[in-house]
Amino acid sequence: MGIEAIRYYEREGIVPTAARAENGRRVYDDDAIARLRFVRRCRDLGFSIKQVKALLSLSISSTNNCDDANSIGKAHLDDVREKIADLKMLENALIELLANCADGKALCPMLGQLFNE
Amino acid sequence: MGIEAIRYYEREGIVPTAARAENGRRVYDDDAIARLRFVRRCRDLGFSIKQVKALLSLSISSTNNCDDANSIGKAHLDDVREKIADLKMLENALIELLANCADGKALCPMLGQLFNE
DNA sequence: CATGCATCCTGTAGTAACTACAGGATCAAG
DNA sequence: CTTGATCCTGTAGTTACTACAGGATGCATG
Repeated sequence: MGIEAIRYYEREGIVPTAARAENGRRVYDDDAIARLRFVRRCRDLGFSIKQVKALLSLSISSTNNCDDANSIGKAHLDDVREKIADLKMLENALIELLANCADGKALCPMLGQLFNE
Repeated sequence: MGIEAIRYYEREGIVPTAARAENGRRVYDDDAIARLRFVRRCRDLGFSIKQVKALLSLSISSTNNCDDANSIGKAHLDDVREKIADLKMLENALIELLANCADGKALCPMLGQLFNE
């Protein structure tokens, strides 16, 4: 994750400001480490910082958080699926565009297609 | 596309600075319009600005550009496919994460999983 | 004990590709 | 002639960090 990312999370209020040792350096207790791990996991799953913030505060409030967490998760899943669909269309468009290109051709049909109507 | 995007392309040297009318406003001849359309198409296909710049200059140099254009296109196609693969893994991870959530549950299994090892 | 290197600190700027203003000028329509 | 739309320039904001600069501290080695 890197200390600079952690400082960023702290600055942005995603995690509370870390405790400090006497020499001024940050010290992380178990809770702090758990929070940071939570953030990293969420980010690895593609949740936005906003969503991570929401999920973190849900996980702190002890009552009835499953509904809300679930809907954030589902929304993200929908996003991911939409992105996959978009990229698949893009993939097909690129395959088509590349289809007529041949090594050594001077006039590139791909560039031609991109230029002309 | 929007005039502000066009001004951005001009600033960044993706397209040459547009000609001006006497009143100071930009005027676009057929070539300029063709270039802008080219840029938009490339961007719609997910090419980066750098790639678009390269493709544009290839399409201007009149000799033997197909090889280079093709390799840019193929590299981008590889990128797209990689992104699709990543997102599919992400999709599966999210499905799994959401599997045990049920409406009305107080302790959310998703949040639990994100928190604990 | 001195030295060197790693790591930490703060604060700022840069990344990609625009978008969104602020503040002012100009144009066409009514 | 007024009104509203569109243009102009220049700057700041967006996302989630990363990469410094410039300085202090800690640890290990000689």
